[in-house]
Amino acid sequence: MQARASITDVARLAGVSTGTVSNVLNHADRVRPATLAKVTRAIEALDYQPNANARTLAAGSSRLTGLILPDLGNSFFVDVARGAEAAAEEAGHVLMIAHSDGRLEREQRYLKAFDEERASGVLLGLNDDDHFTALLGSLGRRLPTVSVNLSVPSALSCSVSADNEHGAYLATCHLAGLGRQRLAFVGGPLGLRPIRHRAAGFDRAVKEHAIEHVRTVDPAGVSRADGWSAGQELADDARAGRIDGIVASTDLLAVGVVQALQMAGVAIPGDIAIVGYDNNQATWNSPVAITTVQQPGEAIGRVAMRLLLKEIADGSTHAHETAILEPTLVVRASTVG
Amino acid sequence: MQARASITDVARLAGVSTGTVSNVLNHADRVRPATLAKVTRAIEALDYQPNANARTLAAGSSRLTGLILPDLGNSFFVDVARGAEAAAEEAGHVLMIAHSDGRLEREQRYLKAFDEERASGVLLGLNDDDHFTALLGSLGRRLPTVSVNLSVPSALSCSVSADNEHGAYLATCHLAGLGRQRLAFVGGPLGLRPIRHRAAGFDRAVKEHAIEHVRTVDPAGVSRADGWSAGQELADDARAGRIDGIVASTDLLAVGVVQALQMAGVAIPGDIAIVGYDNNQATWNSPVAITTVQQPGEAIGRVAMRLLLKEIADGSTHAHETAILEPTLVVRASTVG
DNA sequence: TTGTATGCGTTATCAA
DNA sequence: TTGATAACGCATACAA
Repeated sequence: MQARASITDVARLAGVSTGTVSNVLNHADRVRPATLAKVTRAIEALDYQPNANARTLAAGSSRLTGLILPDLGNSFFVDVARGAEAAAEEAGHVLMIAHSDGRLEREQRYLKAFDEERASGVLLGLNDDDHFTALLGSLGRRLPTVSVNLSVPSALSCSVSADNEHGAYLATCHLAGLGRQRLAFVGGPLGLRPIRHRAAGFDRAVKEHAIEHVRTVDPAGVSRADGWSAGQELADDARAGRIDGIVASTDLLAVGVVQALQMAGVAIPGDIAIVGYDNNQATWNSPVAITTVQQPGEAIGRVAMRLLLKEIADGSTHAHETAILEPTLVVRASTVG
Repeated sequence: MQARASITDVARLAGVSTGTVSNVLNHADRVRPATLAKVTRAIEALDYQPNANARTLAAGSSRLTGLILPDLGNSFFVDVARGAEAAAEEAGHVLMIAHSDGRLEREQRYLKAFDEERASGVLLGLNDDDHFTALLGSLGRRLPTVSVNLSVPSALSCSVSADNEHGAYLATCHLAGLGRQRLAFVGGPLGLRPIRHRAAGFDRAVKEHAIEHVRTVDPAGVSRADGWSAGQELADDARAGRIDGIVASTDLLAVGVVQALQMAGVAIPGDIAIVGYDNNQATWNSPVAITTVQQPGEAIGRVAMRLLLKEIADGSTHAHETAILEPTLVVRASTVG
């Protein structure tokens, strides 16, 4: 806990001015090799660590970048973090993550923290449209921000998200391609926009392939328990052969459905083929491996960080962009035995 | 992207000095209600956000606290983050998380970043003793640090970790209590200290209960695939009744073992009762729910943050502390059918 | 190529 | 209770 050396200490020990030390730190080319060596030696002798606060204050810009995430337990967001971190590192920026737990109050708290630290920008991971609206006011158009996961009007902000409509479309086409003709859709809360988009993709594929949308089950949540009850609702139709395929709007729902149906004597994928959504690690040990839609989490993080860095570089001339990335289908045993 | 208002702007608009504005920000009691109202109004009119960099520079202390984690995909570390965050929030500190991916180079990078930001302290989550040694030099005793997950000599640093020996002891006693007499231990790389401790706890319980330690299987890693091959190795003994219980050093190993044994016609828990370790979410969908040892992740995070804040407050009078928290047993179907 | 001086936005000390 | 002013550590014109 010795006192920290400052740039002045380094300058004194090296026998140069503070300006020169600053130059070896930021513009090594502007300084003669001999003095550079002298200064470098002093820096090491004193174990000097530049003060980022002073630097940010004087330079008016920072290398700190933030990422606010709603759910670290969701491997999708962890992927986003990986991608964002990689892109930040390439650009010489430092990424720090804050965990909001999906609570508006914490999102505000951390947004404010990054703002007060004068971070160069922040990636905002939200699950709920309303939160974006609420935060819009409190970030008052000064801190460059990119919305990840939620697509927002480009008049308001950059955003990067996955094409949920297309993902569900892919999943449904997959079933159609396997000859399934009578499908059910197991939704989640249609209040969540991503879920609505998935339902829309399902509908489009059903129409395009001229197959039958037998019924929709709309559980209260997206957990395995919700899937379990949805599966019980569907058991009769399944046994009677009135449906032969299911698209579930999340993997957890799919797992629950599978368990309920197997309990009811339905063979998977023999009688019923089923597709989930998210490629959630939490389902990797399901008795029947679930075919699913993989969100491009890492790509989302990467692209979002690039957009953010661009916005930072552009300054006031910046025009917001919206990127929507395509998910991919991961085929497993729940559709092809 | 309008220019940000500074404390000077606020002072001018309110018709007071910057010192007074600073007082309403930090010592509201020292200022007359009337002027407080005036200043508050000015702050809101200008949408003023204090500059944390300037504050840290002038005050010589910060409210920023860091947490470096090796694996966001591991629910244990996510729990640690939750606990640390809660304790930080209670103390009015802000927690920012950096993801090192277990790579020393990144651990160094982020440690340096927190140091340069003059964070008040950092929680260092490591998996490998060698990394701690390597980092010890580069953090040079200035930035208050608490090691989470890895217990280190209290001469070097505070640390908070789980009692791995006791956890495995609990697991083994559980089997003994169920009447199991002939146990096998499925280890992992004994190069990792936590694994060695788990093996030691197993041994102690075996001796205490005077039951038999039939054999140890020592796979190369801790993945499910490693468990699978371990299970195959054990299949003959299991079928022949030469063993009736297994303690695995991780849940993933346990899942693999279960799958291999079931494949070989062994009934679980009828023929073999098996306990895992970690309460890993990734195994929640195992065909047989795995009895496991739950690490007190959230408590570790909480305690670690409290120790850190104490160290910060203590200053140079600080003496490092070592906390070792007790895990708990979570009983599931793999031991009690 | 290097040194000097000024300012970045705050806090804290000391007078008033 | 408030105001003036000197740090805090650094970057950056500008001068030499």
